[in-house]
Amino acid sequence: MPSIARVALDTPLSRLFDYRLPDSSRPLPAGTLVEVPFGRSRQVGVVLDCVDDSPVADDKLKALLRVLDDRPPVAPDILKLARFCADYYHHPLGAILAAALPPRLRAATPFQADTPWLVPTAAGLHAEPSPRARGQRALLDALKSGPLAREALRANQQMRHAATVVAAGWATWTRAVPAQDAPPATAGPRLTADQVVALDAIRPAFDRFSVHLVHGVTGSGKTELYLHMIAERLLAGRQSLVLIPEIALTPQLEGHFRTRFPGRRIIALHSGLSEKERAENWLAAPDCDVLLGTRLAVFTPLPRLGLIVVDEEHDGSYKQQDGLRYSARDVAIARGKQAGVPVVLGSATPSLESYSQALAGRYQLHTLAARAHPEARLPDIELADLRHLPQDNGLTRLAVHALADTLARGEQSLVFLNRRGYAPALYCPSCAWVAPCPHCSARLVLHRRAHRLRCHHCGFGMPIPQTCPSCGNPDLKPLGHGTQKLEETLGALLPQARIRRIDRDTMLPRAWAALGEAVHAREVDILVGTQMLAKGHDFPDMTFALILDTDGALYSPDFRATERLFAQLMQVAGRAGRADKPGRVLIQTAFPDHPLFRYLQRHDYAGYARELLAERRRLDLPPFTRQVLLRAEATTMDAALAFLQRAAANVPATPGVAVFTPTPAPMPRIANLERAQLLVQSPSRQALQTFVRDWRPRLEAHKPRVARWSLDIDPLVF
DNA sequence: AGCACGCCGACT
DNA sequence: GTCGGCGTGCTC
Repeated sequence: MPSIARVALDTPLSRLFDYRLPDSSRPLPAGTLVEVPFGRSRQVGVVLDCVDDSPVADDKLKALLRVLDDRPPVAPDILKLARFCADYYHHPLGAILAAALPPRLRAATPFQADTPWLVPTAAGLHAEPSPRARGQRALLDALKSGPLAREALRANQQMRHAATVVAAGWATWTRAVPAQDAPPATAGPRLTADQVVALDAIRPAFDRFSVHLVHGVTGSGKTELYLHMIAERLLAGRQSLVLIPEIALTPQLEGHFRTRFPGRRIIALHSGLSEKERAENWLAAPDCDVLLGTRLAVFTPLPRLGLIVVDEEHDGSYKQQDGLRYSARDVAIARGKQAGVPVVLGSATPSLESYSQALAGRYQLHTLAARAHPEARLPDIELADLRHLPQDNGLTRLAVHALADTLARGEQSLVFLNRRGYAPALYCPSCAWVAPCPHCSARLVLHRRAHRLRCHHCGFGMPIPQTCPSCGNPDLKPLGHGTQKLEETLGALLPQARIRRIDRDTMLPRAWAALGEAVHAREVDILVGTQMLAKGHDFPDMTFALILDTDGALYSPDFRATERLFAQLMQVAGRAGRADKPGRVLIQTAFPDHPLFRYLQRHDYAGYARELLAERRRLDLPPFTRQVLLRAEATTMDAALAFLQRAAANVPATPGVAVFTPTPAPMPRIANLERAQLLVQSPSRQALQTFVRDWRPRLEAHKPRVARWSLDIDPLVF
């Protein structure tokens, strides 16, 4: 009889810990949550296995404290997915499970889910309780015609019978009433020809793994296509997992799903929920019909999973940037493979990595070219040549006139400027000093309302200096334009306009809904903002979009910056215009001849994506680069760099893998540590995988004289 | 990652 | 004499 449990714990150590089972205990099924002593504290961990003996010395073994049987074991599909992630991202399994589980379920305190409904189990429908147990019989008969509410049972004094029936396995308490013969999905609009073609192409793949990239221009009805697929999967009794980038988009989409699938169980999961709601929704997920959520929802147990949709697949929010660095889009694909179900990626501006996979034939490409409302024409895109037009505070007269015209017509405008703050720099006209960030190479950004200088790179902040620290000049000037200053300028030029600014400084996560309502209620004339404007919100009366200051990204050495800019411009342009009236887009640029604009004016995202990929091929570069970043922190920069140099020297020569020179890395000055980093790149997933596998144990054996070191594996990598 | 143990500088 | 800085090592 196995007496040892192997437990995954949330530590940075990539190994399991063994604990003695209580003498009376039977082996615990994999996935069971247990509380164990760890060091001098306690932790909740996940049992992966029960074995007869342990390599750990007997006197070091501790006994596990408690089996948390108030919550179900982690489901096999999630354990399997977590194992994949541990391997793929080179991250400890325990840490992944910790990230995957709702925090409330990892707390040792007893968890009581709200389970107001009693429903019969399959066994309960045919159960024959003893004829003398009249109360139980009556209860079971009642259950056969529908679920019963806890409140009603309590009022009828049937709780005792309920407990007996549950103990016998004939009924269970649940959070949501299961749909009993849910009515069919309500009819949506007629599918367009493109949608029918895509649906017919994806349908034959419903019962096996495949990846589909749906490239559909804004308004082409990607959501409608998802809804049809989900409806078909529902008829086959299968669940759908729908991932979206942002919490702000959940409520509106959830409402959409509920009206479309009346009586079906639709569950939302995102970090905006309370801990209790998150835990309850996670526990209820195995019985749901559709799970709708942000990136963390990719780890929800769904035993009847039949379809995965990743909407706006290009969106950066799918990547977790700290701790376990994963891309929910990539994990979703892995999950689809494990479950043997199709994964549908949708976007008006697919990421280059997905697009190149589609061109290579690994993903199936489906294009929705026509808008669902054919009368909704795509907007005209004009360029304002900054080389020949005078400007006032960064605005050409063309731009100001267009804004004024739109305002006079009572329509709304959108102004896109990808720079937060008041001005991107503070400078001294007499000695040319520019406020630098003391901790990294970036410049400090002037935030006038907060009366501070801030580093957008590392988060450093300081009060605005009164005089130039270099020459004492009291007349420091803002340099360039940020969204704050733009808001001020527009306010002065168009005093009657109601202007709202949205960027990371003004938008708390919950403010989105209110803003959407204000825009819909026409309480806003001009919306000024950063790339947040490029995310999937509908602004139905927005007929003019002004785009400022794109030039930094046009010739950026980072080709991904250009790619991102193009996607943002497409997204912004796609939002301009009404069903009855084409929109207008004006872009101010000093480089009107840049090829990006030709493709943009033709609304040809695919053409530009092909062009970028072809350019990479010409330069003998892979379509995208995978990378591993090794970071080391030490009290002196020399120590951190020395560690990385040793690491680089220890690297086994792997063909196709480039190891760069270690460089100092910016970081906020916490705990008096300096950080250095080493970049390792390769186009080949296989090569990097092998490389990290060989490399890691060598680093671990190294006993480095650094405070911390970590491997950051870009989610693109594996 | 936490958290303790342990060894050298400025303090009631 | 000790309080406390962070270097080192450990967690079944």
